[in-house]
Amino acid sequence: MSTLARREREKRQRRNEILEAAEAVFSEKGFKGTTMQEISERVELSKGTIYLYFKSKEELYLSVCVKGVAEFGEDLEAAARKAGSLEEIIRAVYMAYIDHSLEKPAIFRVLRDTFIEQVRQNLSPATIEEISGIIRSWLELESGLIEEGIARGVFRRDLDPYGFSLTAWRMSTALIELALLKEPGVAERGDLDRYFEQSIELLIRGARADTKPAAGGRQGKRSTSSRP
Amino acid sequence: MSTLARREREKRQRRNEILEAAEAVFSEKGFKGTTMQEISERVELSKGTIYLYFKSKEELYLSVCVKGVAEFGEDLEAAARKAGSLEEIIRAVYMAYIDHSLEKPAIFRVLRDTFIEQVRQNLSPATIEEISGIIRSWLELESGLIEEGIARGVFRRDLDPYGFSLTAWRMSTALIELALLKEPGVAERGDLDRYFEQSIELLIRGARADTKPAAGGRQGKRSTSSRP
Amino acid sequence: MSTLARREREKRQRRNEILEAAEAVFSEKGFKGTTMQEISERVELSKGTIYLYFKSKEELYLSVCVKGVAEFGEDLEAAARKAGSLEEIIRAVYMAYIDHSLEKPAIFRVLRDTFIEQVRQNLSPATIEEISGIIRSWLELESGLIEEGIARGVFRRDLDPYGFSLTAWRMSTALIELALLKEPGVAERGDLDRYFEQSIELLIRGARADTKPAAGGRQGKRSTSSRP
Amino acid sequence: MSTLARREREKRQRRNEILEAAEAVFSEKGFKGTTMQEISERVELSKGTIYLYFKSKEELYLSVCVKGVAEFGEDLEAAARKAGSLEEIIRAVYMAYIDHSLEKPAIFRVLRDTFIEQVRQNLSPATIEEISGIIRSWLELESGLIEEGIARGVFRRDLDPYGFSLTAWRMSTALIELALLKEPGVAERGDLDRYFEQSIELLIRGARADTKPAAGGRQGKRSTSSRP
DNA sequence: TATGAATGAGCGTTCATTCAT
DNA sequence: TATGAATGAACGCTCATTCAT
Repeated sequence: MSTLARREREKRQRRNEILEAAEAVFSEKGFKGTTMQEISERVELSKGTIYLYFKSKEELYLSVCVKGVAEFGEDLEAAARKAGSLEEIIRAVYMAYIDHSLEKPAIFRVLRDTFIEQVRQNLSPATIEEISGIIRSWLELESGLIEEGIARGVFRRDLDPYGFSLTAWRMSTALIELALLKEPGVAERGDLDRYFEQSIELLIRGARADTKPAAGGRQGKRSTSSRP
Repeated sequence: MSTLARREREKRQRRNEILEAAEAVFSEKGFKGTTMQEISERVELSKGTIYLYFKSKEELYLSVCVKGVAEFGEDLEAAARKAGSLEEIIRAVYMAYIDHSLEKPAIFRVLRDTFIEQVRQNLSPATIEEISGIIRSWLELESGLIEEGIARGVFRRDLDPYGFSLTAWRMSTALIELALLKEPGVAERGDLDRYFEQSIELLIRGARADTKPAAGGRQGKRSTSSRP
Repeated sequence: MSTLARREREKRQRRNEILEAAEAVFSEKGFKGTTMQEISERVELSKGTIYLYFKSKEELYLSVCVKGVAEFGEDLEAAARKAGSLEEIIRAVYMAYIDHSLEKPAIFRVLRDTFIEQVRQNLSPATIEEISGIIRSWLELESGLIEEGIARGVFRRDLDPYGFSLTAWRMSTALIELALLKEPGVAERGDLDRYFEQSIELLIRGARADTKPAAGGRQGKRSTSSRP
Repeated sequence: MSTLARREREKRQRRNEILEAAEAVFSEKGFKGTTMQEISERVELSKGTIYLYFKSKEELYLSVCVKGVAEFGEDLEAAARKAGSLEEIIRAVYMAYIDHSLEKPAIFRVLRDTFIEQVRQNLSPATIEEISGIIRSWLELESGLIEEGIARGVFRRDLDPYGFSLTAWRMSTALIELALLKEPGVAERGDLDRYFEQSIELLIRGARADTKPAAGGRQGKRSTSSRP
């Protein structure tokens, strides 16, 4: 019995070791650029052994994502449970996303890749849907905060809550991307810290109930579905 | 004489046809995911023929970059020269970026790739610097508009103009990325159109002089330079 | 334990099988003319498998060289240790060279290639020097025999011992080359056997102390260093 | 009419220019290593044009050989017609072969390649037979001199005249090969000059009627036809 | 006659995956 | 369970040859 338990434990541990090695390599080289050989060398296991735990390169990639998303989730939920005003909570969640990403760039990169078409082509729809579902649930979590803000009259009535969350997520993602470059090229490393703060400030201020509409708005002239 | 001229013209045309096919495939599959075979099938030429015009896959990729970036720049500058209020111009530039990207996703992706560490490995430092320089000049162009807005009292005095431009650029980039996915997964295609509009609206409103600071701001606790 | 040993043995064996197949094909077709495909078909392994044992076509070729040269040397030294008169020993070494070459044409060709400018381009200077060194030591070995012959008054005093060895080596090399042609074209196969015997007979007789100088000798009019 | 003549002349000239370029490249790179591209660049004609004059790479190679053989032939025949004793004539022919080879190494190399199995495989039997035929006729020419020597009692009765010529040809070929190396490795450049002289001296002395048989001769134990 | 664009078979090499041990 | 040898399809690229102009 305890033997079985130990076996089980060891098995899970092995699995985890593989996941960590894979995370590192996928993050560095991308999906296509990563070879099972390199992962296997990093965990010091044979290629064949990896296939005992994951039935394909893709499944391994998916598992890395799922693991990463789970780690992220705890941080974000903790931030959302913090005491404070609504705006403080929103900001805290946003900052938690940035902090976690900067601390674990490998996970950030792997998750980000999942939203790049080129990488997606190597993934099955099921994989994509699984990851998308988790991200969606985060966005809905934050969406709920915005809705509460609208209900309390803090935010504009015409604000799209889900759209706000999505925008905040994408904005931070793209800024983090820049911060993770060895040679940002378009911004100083130090400036980026301020930009993180300023960017969420912009969004929150812009969502406030007391702002006036921007001039010269377009009315849906363009459509994303017009793409070939 | 005219024969030579026509030959020259046809040669250039062929080269262009190859570039267009390559642009399409690189955009869909990325550098690693693209095969010379697929490009050749798309132009309906043999693989060998492509090598008459470009001496390697890498050179072909770089040529796609160079061609696209120039086109892009023209669109943005045209938008910046439009008549209208400052806010209208800022919005116009922003929308030009989005429109061009949705129409020429290949070029968009090439530009975006320049800011993804993994993909940089396929690019020469010279190319990276060239593209970074162009992006930087775009950001400075828009920065100038913001500064003018601050001077006129339209925007907050504590707003960082370059940071604003950078944020707007990164935000739109990440949203476009989402819009270019075959299966966005986290948003409906139609909703994204509204999000584009809402996102720039948020930034512009947030930049206004008459907004109050958001509550609970952090003071530089975090630092991007703490990364390994 | 014995499992490991057997594995190791089998691995070495595989490696050897590949080397033998490669030796055969390189010998027949030369470096450029040989394809990994053909080698793989000969060992009845896939192309990929070969790359598990040798990391490139070049490394495979060099491994063939190193293996063969050692075997060759043993034969020659054995011949030099045989009992008999000086002339008999010289003849034995000469014949050992021919016999070994005809039996292992691949190795012969590898050695010969080392002295063909065009083929040298595929070899590293280190490899060339290594093989040259081995040949040189063979020539010095035989040179010693000649010197002894001169000392004993069997051979002419004005004979250059190293030159004699070199001449014998080159002469046999070029005759073997002819014998290895599928279609000699300039000689019958059976005749070549006699020519081998006659050629060494000519050299030995020509070296004897009791011959008179040939008439009409030239005095260094020509110079090999006049080449561009 | 004179127009036709000029055309004919120009055509022949073009053909010759191509042959010269091909000779140079074949000599440097060997048959397989030579590309039609490189030849065409050397003559400053298009690849297509070469195919107007020669219907394949092989035919071009053959033509280079035939041209080379013809050039050689004149020198050799001139040497054979010289006044002097039989031995002097034999030596003169031998030296003419060496001198010509050192002066025109390109031709020497191309001809030599034709007697290397690896190169032969790329040639049709007809090509090989054509070249072999010419070489054979040279050997028969010299053979005649030897027979005359035997008849006059200068050379041994048991000497095989054709074998002697063949041996002399192969011996000189292999020594020239060494002299043409950038880094002979096994002999000093200056020494080779003496070796040329000594080598033919050895053969001629060895052929003399007044020498005694070498001790320890083998009796056809080995056979070149035992090869696979 | 001369061109050079175009071809396509074939090259050396890589790598996700399988399977006997 | 763990291995690592083996596979074979696919990759980027080359080059002798053809053919419309």
